Amino acid sequence: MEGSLVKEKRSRDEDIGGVAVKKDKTSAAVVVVVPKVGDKIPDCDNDDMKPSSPGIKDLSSTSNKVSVKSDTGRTEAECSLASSSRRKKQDDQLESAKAEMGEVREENQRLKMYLNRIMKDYQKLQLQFYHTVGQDSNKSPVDHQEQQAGEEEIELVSLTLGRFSGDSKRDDKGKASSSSHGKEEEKGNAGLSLALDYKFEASKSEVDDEPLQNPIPSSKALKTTDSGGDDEVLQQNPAKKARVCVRTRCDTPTMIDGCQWRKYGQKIAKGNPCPRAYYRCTVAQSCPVRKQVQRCAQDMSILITTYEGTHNHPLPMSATAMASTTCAAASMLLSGSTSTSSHPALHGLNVYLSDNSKSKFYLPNTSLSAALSHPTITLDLNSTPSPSFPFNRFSSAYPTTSRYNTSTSLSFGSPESNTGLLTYGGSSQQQPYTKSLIGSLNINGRVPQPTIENSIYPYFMQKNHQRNPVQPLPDTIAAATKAITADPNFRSALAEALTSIIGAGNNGGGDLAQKLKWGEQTFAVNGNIGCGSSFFNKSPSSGGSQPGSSIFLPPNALPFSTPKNASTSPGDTGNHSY
DNA sequence: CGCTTTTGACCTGCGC
DNA sequence: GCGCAGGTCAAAAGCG
Repeated sequence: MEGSLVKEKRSRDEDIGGVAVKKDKTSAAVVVVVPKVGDKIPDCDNDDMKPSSPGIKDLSSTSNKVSVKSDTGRTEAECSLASSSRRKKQDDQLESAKAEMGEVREENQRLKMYLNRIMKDYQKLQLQFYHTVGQDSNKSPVDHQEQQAGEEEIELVSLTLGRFSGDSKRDDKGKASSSSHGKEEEKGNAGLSLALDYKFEASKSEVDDEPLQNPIPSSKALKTTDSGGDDEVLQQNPAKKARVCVRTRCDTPTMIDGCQWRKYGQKIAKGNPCPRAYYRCTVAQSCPVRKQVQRCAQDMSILITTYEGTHNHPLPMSATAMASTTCAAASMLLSGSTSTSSHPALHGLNVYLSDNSKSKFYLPNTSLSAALSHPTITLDLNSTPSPSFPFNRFSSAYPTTSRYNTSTSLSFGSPESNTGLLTYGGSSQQQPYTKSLIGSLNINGRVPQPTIENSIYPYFMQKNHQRNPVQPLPDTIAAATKAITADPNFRSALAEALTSIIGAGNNGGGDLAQKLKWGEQTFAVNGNIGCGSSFFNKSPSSGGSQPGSSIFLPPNALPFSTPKNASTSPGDTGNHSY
């Protein structure tokens, strides 16, 4: 969390010296500042009046340009007068730029203070949550153990997405019979989600924890909450209604998002020969998150995954990147914000908003338009948008009509093809994640160009779907080494991963990971709140409580692990999360 | 044996 | 009210 704001700060600092236009996208405050430059220079030429705020370096070039223009066809006296006036203008511009820098610094300070406040509040909430869960879980030794682990987490890392408080091994009968226990669990889950959502939208924490008071949102449950007005329902139940649609080019049956899913239904949707599969998150029994997976009718290589709901349990590290991004996207959608800066997990991503008609146009013949009954935000992870997806233009017109029919698109792909393409062991599965998805340094709001470093992290995140467990290729190793050495963020993630595997239940491993993380201040370059949290979402002692293998980092999430097929079996935790 | 997947049936919302 | 489509349920089958 800290990293995102710090990253924002850094990008703004760099904006001062160069691309000032980007500040308009990242900071509304800067946009307000810009007109002041013009106010201080009322006599300046039109070029000077442009609302862009030139940096100090740019002043010389600007002034030179002005000087050349003004000297043509004038007397020497006029030229001298003009030149003196130009100098004054330069001075004014210099001063205004300095003033602007000062304001940006002030804003950065404000952001820092805000961040600190959020951190304090978050820790306070977390402590309260653990306190509550600690009281509830005294009955269960397992829960008590986990609570202790949670307390250790507080001391060690101070940040977590929450803690899995439920007994995953509890069968349905036990769940049904022990309703009181289930209530307690929900209570804990509410706290969990409150903490998670708080990071994204502090002002909406009260709102976002509301849906988690309820168990799995069956259609009946949804109906009971739909009685109110649209906005009311949205505010009271955003996690249930908001949907995040992820388009990605993927050869596997489902997108790799690091979470556990169980298929509970399949349907042939109208207008699309490809069946739509319905999945439910199985990391926690009470997790309300569901997803729909369907191939695009127009391009079978495009996988359309629609997430709905909010996880009420800690996520595998490999899942938090997608989860935080989609959660932030949903949060942005529900909050009606058009600025990615308000959602650090999306900071630096190109945000494309569309009105309702476009959203319908975007999803023709995919039958996913039914999702329009929910506010839907589309994350386009494809590098090459399909012709039917005309959202690679920025539109500031956030749909202000019925939020239920809103559709927002985030394009994570760069204009170049094969962004994040990952080839490994003869498999050409395209990895849709750009590095920005996991919170890379993304200066000036630009999505970084696809590089080895950009694509190597998803490489570790993805579930291997090769049929044969192959050894890493030499160049792959070299790429991985390069990525490890070049990117402290990834280094931290790797340390975390190794810790989860090797040091399960070993505090020493956690310390190692923590040293790697905190020592390098990886948050400083991490723009993704959720992802940043994911790095700290370790619970070595509680990992064993998760169903399946190593929930916090599945062995097959690493290239040197034994791969499984691409099904959504619980053993491979490499599936969707939200 | 336990878990997941499959698949037909059922429920519900929505448009006409 | 009816039909359609989306979404979910649950029993049966499959798998390790």
